[in-house]
Amino acid sequence: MKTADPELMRAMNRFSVLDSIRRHGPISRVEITERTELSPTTVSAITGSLLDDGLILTRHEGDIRSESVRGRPRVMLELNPAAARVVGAKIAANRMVFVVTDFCGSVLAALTLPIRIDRQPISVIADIVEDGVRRCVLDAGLALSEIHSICLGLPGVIEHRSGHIRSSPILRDANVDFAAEMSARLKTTTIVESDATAITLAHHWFGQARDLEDMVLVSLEQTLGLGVLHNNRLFRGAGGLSHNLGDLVLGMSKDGVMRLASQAGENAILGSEQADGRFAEAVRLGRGMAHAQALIEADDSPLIGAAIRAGETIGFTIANIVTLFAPPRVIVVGSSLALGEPFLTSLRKAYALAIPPSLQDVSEIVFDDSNDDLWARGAAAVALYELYESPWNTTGPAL
Amino acid sequence: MKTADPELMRAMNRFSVLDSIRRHGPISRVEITERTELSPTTVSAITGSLLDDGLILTRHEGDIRSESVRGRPRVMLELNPAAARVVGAKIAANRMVFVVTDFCGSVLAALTLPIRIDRQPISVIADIVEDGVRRCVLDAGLALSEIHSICLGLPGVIEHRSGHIRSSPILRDANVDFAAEMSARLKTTTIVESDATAITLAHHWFGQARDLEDMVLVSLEQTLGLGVLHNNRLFRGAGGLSHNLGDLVLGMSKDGVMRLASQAGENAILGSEQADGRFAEAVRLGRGMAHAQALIEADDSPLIGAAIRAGETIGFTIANIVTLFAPPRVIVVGSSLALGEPFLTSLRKAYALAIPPSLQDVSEIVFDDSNDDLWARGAAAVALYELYESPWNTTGPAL
DNA sequence: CGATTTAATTTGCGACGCGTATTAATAAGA
DNA sequence: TCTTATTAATACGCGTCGCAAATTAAATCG
Repeated sequence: MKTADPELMRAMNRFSVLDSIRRHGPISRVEITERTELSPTTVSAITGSLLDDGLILTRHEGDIRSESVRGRPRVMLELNPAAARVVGAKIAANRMVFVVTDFCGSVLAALTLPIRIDRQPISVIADIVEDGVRRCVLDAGLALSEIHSICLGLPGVIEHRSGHIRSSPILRDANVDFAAEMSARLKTTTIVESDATAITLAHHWFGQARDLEDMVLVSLEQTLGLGVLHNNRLFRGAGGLSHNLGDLVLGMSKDGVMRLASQAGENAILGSEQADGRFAEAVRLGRGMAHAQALIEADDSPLIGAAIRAGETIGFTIANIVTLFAPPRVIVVGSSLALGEPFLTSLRKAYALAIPPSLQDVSEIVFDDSNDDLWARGAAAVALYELYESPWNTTGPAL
Repeated sequence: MKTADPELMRAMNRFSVLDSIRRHGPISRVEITERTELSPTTVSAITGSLLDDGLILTRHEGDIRSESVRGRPRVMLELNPAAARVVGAKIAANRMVFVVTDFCGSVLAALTLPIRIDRQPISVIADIVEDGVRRCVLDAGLALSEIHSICLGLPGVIEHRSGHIRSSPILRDANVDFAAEMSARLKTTTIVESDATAITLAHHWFGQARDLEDMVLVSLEQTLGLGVLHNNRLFRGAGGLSHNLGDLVLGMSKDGVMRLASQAGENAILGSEQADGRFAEAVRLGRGMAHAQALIEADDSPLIGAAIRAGETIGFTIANIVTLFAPPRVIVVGSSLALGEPFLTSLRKAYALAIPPSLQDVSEIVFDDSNDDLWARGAAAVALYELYESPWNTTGPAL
C-alpha cells in the first residue's frame, strides 16, 4: 500500500487546489477555501507555490461581484495556459485526429488525417502517427521539445499502465508496446489510452459530465467502448486494463459466440447494406455513417431494421452497465448516433424495458455527438491529468 | 474532495499497519516496516498507540527464525481478539446464518436458522433477524452491549452507504431502510451489505483471495451476485450501490426481456424438474440442490440439460465480467456449484470460448464451495473493516 | 564476560495544516 | 478628504506527522 507521508498529503491538496482552479475558471482563494475545505492558510501557501512554479496566474479584473461589495476585492486565479503543452490524438480505423493543447486543455492546433490505417503493420502506423504529431506541433508554432507529453487514444484493449496495446481492431499485431515505441520515436513521454476512456475524461472536463463525479460513457464507433468515471477518477480494470464493450458476449450457438460488436458495431449495421457497391465504397472510406443517414432519411427499410436491432442491443447492454456501475448519468457518443431516430428510439425503449425496476431512477441517458476534436482533446486531458497529479515541483515549500 | 490533513495521514498509516498485522499473523515490527515501507520510527509509534488502545497484543514466543539467529529477538504483534466483537449474518430465502466473531474475525458462535422467509413482510423478517442476532450473541456468552456492530448480508440491490435495500428477491417490500430499522431494534450500529460483497471480503481475508488486491467473485445461489475487489478495497457502484448479476439482460424478445436470473438462477435450473412432487417440496425447503445433485448422479437427463445450459450462460457472463474488470482471479461460489461436473464443465467451456483472445491469460477461474458460515463471516468482516478504518481513538499521539 | 548482531526506541529535524492575529485593499459614510 | 467598516490574503506560532541518525535493549557467539 502507498505510504502516507507529508509529501503525499501535500500532493493531494495541491492537486485538489489545482483541480478547483481548472474546473471553476478564474476563482479566488476564498472560494477555493470553501470548495476544498482547506484552511485559508493552506490555500494561500499552495497557490503561492503554484504561482512560483508558473502553473497559475493572477487576474485582478474578473471579480464578478465587484459592484457594491465592500471589502478588499478578490484576486482571481486561473491556470497559466503556457505552463505546459501536450498532444492528444484519436486514432481510428479511417482517420487520425491530433490536437495540441495548452495547460488548460484549450486547443492550439488541430490536424485531421483521413487515412485508412486499418490493420496495417505497426511500423506503418507508428510512422503516420509520428508524422501527425510532428506536423500538428509545428502547426501550433511549437517545437516538439516544448511538448510535455503525448497521449494517444485508440480503440481496443489497452493496458494503460504499461503502455501496451493488447489488441486493437485497427492493428494487425497484438500486444505491442506502443507507448515505448512512440516515446522513443518522438523523444517525448507518450502514453496510450483507450479512446473511450479519453472521451470520458473529455466529458468530465469539458462536456456533459462536468458536474458529476460518477459517470459512465458508451462509445459507439467502429469499435464499442466503455469509459467509467468513479469518484472523480477514471476507473480502469485491474492492472489498468481498459474495457472493450465490443467483446461482450450476448449469447452462444453451435457456431460459436455472438459478440456485441457483431450485432451493434458500425460494420455490422452497415454490413447489412453491402450489396450496394457505392455504399460499400463509402463505408471503406469512412463515410459510411453519412451515407447511412441519407439512406435512413429516404426510408431504406433494411437499414432501418438493422438500426433498430442495433439500438435494441445497445439499449439493454447499457442497462447491464448501469446494473453494474449505477452511474447517475450515461453518456452515449460515437458515429452510430448518426443513425438517428429509429436507432435512438429503439435504444431508449430497450433500455427502459431492461433496466431493473429498482434502478429505474438511478441513471439518465444522454446522447452527445461532439466531433472528433473532443476525442483528441480528451486524450490531451489524460496527459494533463497525469501532469496535474504530479506537478513537477511536487516538493516545494515555497522557499 | 477529501482534504488531506495530518489526521488522514495518520489514519492511513494506522490502517496500513493494522492491516499488516491482521493479514500476516503474528508479525514483528521490522517486518511491518518492510511490508508497509514505513520507517521503523513510524511503525514503532503506531504500534505503540495500537497497544495502548488494546487493539493488538505482543507475543514473545513465536519468532520462527529464533534458532541460531544472533541479535535481539523480534517481538511479535498480533490482533487482540478481545478488542471488539461483531455480528455477521447471511440472510437467504430459506435460511439465516449468524456468527459472532472477535476482532480477528474468528467465529465465537454460529447459529443457523433454517427458516423460509421468502417474501415475508419486512416486520416479520426483522423480528426473525433480531431474534437470531440476540440468540447468537447469547450463545457466544456475550451481551448485546458488548457487540460493536452488526453487518447483515442479503441478496439484491443494496445501497450500502445509506443502509437501504432497494430491492431484494427475499423481500416483499422495496426500498426499505433496513439498517435504520435494525439499528433501532438492536440499539447497535447495523449495516447492510450485499451478500456477494460480504463473501468477497471473506475470500479476501480468509479464503482464496488473500494474496490478491484485485479480484471478482460471482455467487450463484437463488440470487446471482457479484462482488468486486479493486485495489484492496471493495468496489461498489456509484453511490455505494451493489451489483446484482441476476438482473443482467441476455436478450430481448417480443414478450419482454430475458434476464440472467431466469436462465441460470437456482430456481430456473431446478424449475425444469418441478413436475416431481417430492422434488418441488425439497426445493421449497431449501434442499433443492442436494436433491438435484443426487438426480444428476443418477443421470437425470432433463436436469443435466438444464445444468449445462445454465453453466454455459454463467460461463460467458463471467467472460463479460472479466472483459469489464480484468481481475486476475474469478472466484465462483454458491449452492449451484453442487450441480457438479456437467455444470462446471459447460461453464468452463463457455468461458474459454467467450473470453476475448487478448484477455485469455488475464484471469483464472476458481470454484469454492465453502459453507454458509463463511458468508456470515464475510459480513462480520465488512463490519470489522469499517472498524479498522477508523479505530476509535483515531486521534492518539501516544500520550 | 565482552564483542557482535539485530530489534526497537529516542532524539532532533523539516514539512505540513490549522487557528489566530495581522496586514492589505477596497467601499461607504461623515 | 478622512475615517470606518468590511472582506481578502498573509504571517506567526502551535501541534502532529514521518523520517534519518543515534541510542538503548536483548539476545548469541567466542
